[in-house]
Amino acid sequence: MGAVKTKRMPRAVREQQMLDAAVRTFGQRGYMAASMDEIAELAGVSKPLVYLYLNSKEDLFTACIRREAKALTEAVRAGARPGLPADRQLWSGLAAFFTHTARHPDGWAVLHLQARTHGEVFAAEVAAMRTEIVAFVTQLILEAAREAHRDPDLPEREVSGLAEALVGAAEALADWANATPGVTARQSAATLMNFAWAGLGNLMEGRHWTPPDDEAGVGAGEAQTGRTSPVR
Amino acid sequence: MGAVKTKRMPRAVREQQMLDAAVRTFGQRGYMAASMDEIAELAGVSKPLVYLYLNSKEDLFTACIRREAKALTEAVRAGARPGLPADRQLWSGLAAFFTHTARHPDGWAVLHLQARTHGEVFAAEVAAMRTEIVAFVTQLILEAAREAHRDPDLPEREVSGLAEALVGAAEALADWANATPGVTARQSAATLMNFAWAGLGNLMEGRHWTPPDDEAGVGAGEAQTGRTSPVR
Amino acid sequence: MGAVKTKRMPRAVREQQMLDAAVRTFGQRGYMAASMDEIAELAGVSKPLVYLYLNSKEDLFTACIRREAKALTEAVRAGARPGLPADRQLWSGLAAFFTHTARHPDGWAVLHLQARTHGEVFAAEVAAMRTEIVAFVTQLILEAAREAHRDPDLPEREVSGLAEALVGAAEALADWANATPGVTARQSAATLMNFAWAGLGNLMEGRHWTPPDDEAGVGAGEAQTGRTSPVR
Amino acid sequence: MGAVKTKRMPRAVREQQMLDAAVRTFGQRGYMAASMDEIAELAGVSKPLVYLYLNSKEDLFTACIRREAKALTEAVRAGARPGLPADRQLWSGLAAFFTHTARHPDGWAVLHLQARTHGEVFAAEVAAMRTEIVAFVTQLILEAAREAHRDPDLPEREVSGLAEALVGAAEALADWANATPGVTARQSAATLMNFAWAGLGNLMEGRHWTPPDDEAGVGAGEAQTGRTSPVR
DNA sequence: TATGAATGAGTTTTCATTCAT
DNA sequence: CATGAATGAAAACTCATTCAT
Repeated sequence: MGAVKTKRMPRAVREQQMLDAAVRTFGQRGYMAASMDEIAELAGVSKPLVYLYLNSKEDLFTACIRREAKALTEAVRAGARPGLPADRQLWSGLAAFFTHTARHPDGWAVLHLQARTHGEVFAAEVAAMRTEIVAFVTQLILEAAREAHRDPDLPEREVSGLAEALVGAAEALADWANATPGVTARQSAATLMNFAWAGLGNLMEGRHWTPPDDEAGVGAGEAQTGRTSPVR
Repeated sequence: MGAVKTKRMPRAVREQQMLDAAVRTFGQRGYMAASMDEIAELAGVSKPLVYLYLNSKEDLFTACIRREAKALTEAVRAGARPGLPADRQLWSGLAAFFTHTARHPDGWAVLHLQARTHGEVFAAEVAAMRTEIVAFVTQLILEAAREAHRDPDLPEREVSGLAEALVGAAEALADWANATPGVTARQSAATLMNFAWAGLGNLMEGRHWTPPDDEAGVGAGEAQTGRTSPVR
Repeated sequence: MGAVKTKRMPRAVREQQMLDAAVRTFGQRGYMAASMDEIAELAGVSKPLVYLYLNSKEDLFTACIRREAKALTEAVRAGARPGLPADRQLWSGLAAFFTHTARHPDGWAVLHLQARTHGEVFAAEVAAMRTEIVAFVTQLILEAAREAHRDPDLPEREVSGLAEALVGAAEALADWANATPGVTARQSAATLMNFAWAGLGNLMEGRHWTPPDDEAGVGAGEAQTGRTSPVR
Repeated sequence: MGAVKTKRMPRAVREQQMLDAAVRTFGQRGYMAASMDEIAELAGVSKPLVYLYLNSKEDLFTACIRREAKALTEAVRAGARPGLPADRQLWSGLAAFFTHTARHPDGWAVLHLQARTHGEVFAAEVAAMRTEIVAFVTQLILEAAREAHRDPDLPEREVSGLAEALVGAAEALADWANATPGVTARQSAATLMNFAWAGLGNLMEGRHWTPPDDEAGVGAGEAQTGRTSPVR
């Protein structure tokens, strides 16, 4: 099943077939539940060949993560054409992001769900990609501020937090959209722009939402639902 | 190792110790990589006892999810005291959320990372909790609109999307805060309020961000980074 | 479940309850599949008490075998009243046998199925009972020959073989009757008498069925259905 | 231990070796007491290979039953050449049966002892074989009646009972012969023919052994050896 | 290049059995 | 007399990984 069993293909092609099979299997079954047997069969190859080309399950998974991460970042970068005003860039970058995650659900699952849940090594791999995207978005925010002729006296960390939140919201929306039939990429992008843009605008103009000083007991009072040991 | 090896405790106590050990192990190693052996040892008990009380790895995991989900929702609800204006409720709910996730990183990992990646059954369990929280936030948004004497003609789905995005952003920020030393719960909450509140305000007043009509090629152009099979 | 949970019974009674539960469980589940937990619960006692009274699973099983074997032999002996002519004794002994096995299917299963399949020790225990019954039947055959004023020049071993065959047939019929609704003990007994009596009569009168001398290849030619090693 | 450890054999061969080891182990230890570890070691293979080829303990056991059942039926059918008069057929079939069970004691134990005591599924498997053999014997009985020009007005169920008894006797004799050194297959066969043939002859001629009408108390009087609960 | 044959090491799970009260 | 609490030991099964061809 899967790819038609043709003999003697060039290595590069075979490798892609294996990665296809692996992404699909990892995405659907999860990293640990996916067996090399299943992947090999889906790729239409024998198991030793998989090992010959990809070395080990870990390496195979890493290869999947890298390929999918690259595809996703490239899709986003390709979407957000420089030259446009910052808000337009953000919009089209988001649209490209949602389009891509919708078209490659298994790849998205690998990146967003699997890679982050199975060991530091893999998590670091996606973290790199995420960092890149967050940086990109941060860039856009600052650029937008510049375009609006506002001196961005937003503190460094705050801007990072904002970008982080924006990206996090995008990720959540991507999951939500993938699980909710009938939601288009454009709708998701619009929702997010609506949600975020005005807030950003306000911030750039120095209008912050101010937390009340006195928050007697915020975070205190912990409803102790039976936990025994202190916390960790 | 782990809990001090005290003999002959009443069942209820032992069960909590086991859950503590399990949450910690599942949170750190992941569901599949966590072995019952390790959990038992960390709990200071023999494996058969774990099975006697918690039945199976699946049941144990479910029990963890339930306990942590309950603790988290209760923390949030306890934080967001009704009676306050909606924005204050949102703020304090968020603060409680970030406080809780920071204090219980393993519990948070179980809920946010592990439960969602290891089978529909577990995913459903957290989905329920998430739905509850999203509903709560949706409530708050509508209430805020009412308080602002704005006719909330926001379409149903849009509000859902907003709440979804807000919660998603909160989740991402929680991860980020846990990974970035020195970020306090209040800071995270403030960032998110800043990010979201003005946007929400605009929306409530009917000022939408309008996507450009013509987006020739949005989502097209897929950077083909070597994928072989069509897409799936 | 099972016996009503009454406290503080004399030891003898409790022991019988345990044996009842054990026979039932062993008979239905099989020796190995029966768990001490299940037996204890069915007996309405705690597991340690079972161990206190019966020592171990092996001892418990042995106790079951002994009790059931005793009950069966006594039933048969009680059925075959001495004083009657030999054929009538055989008949009524058989009837008693079929009646008992029909009334105590679990006990019969313990003796005939379980005890013989789970280790030499248990097998020896039933073998003793079986030997006793076979001896009894042998007795009856010889007596019958005497009654018929036939000099029993039947060779020792042949008589043993006959008794063995008769008992074996009875056992098979007991199983068959237990599995076939509507077959009464008297029917089974009659079938067996019909089957055996005339043959015995012939033998006693010296009329043997003579095997053909030349049996070229009897038992040879073994259809070799794939067996690898010689035979054992 | 066991088969010589030769590496890299074709699958079919290894499978037979495994079945050999399994039959031996199951026959001697019993189904439940036999461990896959022991079987694998005896077969000179690692456990995973056993699972790879035979799937599970249940499947392995079923495969054993099937192989041994096939071998036994084929041996019997090959022994009882059609064309001979019915008594000769019966004789040579029996001889073949006793020869086979004597040569393959473990196979016989698997079929006669183990398969019938460890779950309906396995029992059904041998039941099928037994049914086949009983039918074969029934055939022979009717044929014999025809040959003797006797109108076989033997009632259906009675003939079944007879065949059942005959087969049961044969089974018991096989066990007995296996346990008693020095008993040959021909002796067993002769014993059984002597036991049965004249009786069958009588029956076919309508001479039944008639049970006494009045059997006051047959089956009653149950020697109550301590049973507590009613009976079941 | 490609694979059928094979395994070491580990997993979850179960059970007879025993303390301490 | 009776039991809730606890475990050592082993069983079935799986999987990533590697030879030998």
